[in-house]
Amino acid sequence: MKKSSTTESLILHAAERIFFLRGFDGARMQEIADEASINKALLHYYFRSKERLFDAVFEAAVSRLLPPVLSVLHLELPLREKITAFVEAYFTTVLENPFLPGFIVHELQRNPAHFRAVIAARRIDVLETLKMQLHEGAESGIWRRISAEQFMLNLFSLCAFPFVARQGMQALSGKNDHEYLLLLEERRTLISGWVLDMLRPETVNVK
Amino acid sequence: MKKSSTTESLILHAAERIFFLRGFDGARMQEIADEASINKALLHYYFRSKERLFDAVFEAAVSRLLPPVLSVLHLELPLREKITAFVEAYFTTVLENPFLPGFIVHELQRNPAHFRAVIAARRIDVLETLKMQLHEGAESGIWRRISAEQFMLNLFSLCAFPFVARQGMQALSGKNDHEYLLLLEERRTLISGWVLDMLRPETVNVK
DNA sequence: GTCTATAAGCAGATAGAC
DNA sequence: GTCTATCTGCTTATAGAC
Repeated sequence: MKKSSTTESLILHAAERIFFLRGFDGARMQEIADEASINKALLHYYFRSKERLFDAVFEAAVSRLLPPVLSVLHLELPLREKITAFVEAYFTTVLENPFLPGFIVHELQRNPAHFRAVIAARRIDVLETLKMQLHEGAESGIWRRISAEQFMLNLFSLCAFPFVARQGMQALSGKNDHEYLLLLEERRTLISGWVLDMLRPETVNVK
Repeated sequence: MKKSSTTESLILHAAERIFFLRGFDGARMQEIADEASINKALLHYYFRSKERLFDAVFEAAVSRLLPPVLSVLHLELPLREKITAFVEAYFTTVLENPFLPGFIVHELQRNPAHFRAVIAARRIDVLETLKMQLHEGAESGIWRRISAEQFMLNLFSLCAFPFVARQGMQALSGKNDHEYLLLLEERRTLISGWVLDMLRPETVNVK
């Protein structure tokens, strides 16, 4: 019992590292077994098939990212603080699992239905609260009018893309791993300001 | 001669569709052959191996995206127009090849050296010109001080992420393909404004 | 150049001993 | 529960006819 539970999570963690790195198609059961220091047969004993093992990893991955990050969007918070909270939650989670965004993004492409199913099962509705809040802010003239969808895209893009396309951005900027991490830490403190800049009314337009 | 050239490009286009959709590991030579309405043997006759065929596709993909998009960053243009030109170039190119960004991003992860090699071969330096321009703008007080790296990340993120994570964003927003395309067209007109907002000096801070 | 047929190797999955 | 050994099918790649 105890033994089985630890082996199961041992496998899960090994599978996670491999799947995160290589995706479903690129991963080999043998490599996962090696990573867990066991043999292939045990993988099948615990998870029956590669697909089921992957599903378990994907489910765990989504569970690790979405709840902490999306839940803040529903909090009773002024927009300004909500944005900061979101960015903080995102960077905290993702800096601990740098391959998570790329992994999810790739699976999004490989099997769109998979993610949809997970979202549907969790009854996630990110936009509902945001829509109201943005609408109110626009009515009272505090914030510029913007659709919740575009706002969400902006927020997600600024946070996620630097992780998703990390290798490309490092290649273009010539930064090594350490320097790029510093860049990311800097972003963490800057993004919420930028997002608010985009929301500022255009009244005092330059020129 | 003529025959071989058309077959070669027939294969290349078929391979592109399949590789774009499934990535290197997920693609099957058989499926590419079917897509081109030929047989597997011909693929090897023309490209010798799956890997070489993929390289050809990747090279072509990078060639289609980077030059038109990055070249505008070197033009002798005021920052304001440069940003608009970049966004226009990006959306024009990518709306014609919607899977291009996801394909490149995935390959970035699968084989980082591959992209580095392509960049190095082309002697691409995006930041050089930008650095100067941003520095000047900051000195003269027109624009806020920001590193060229963060600026590039912002611009790229806002443009690329909506394509890269399209399936996820559609799932979260509940938009269908058509509605999402409209959203993208709207972004095309909005992004440069947002990027400029992020550059506005903070002097007239709200509250 | 293009095809059919086949080789060679590998990956996922199972059988069965311990 | 964990292992070794093995099966089965698929995938890339080649041989060779036309």
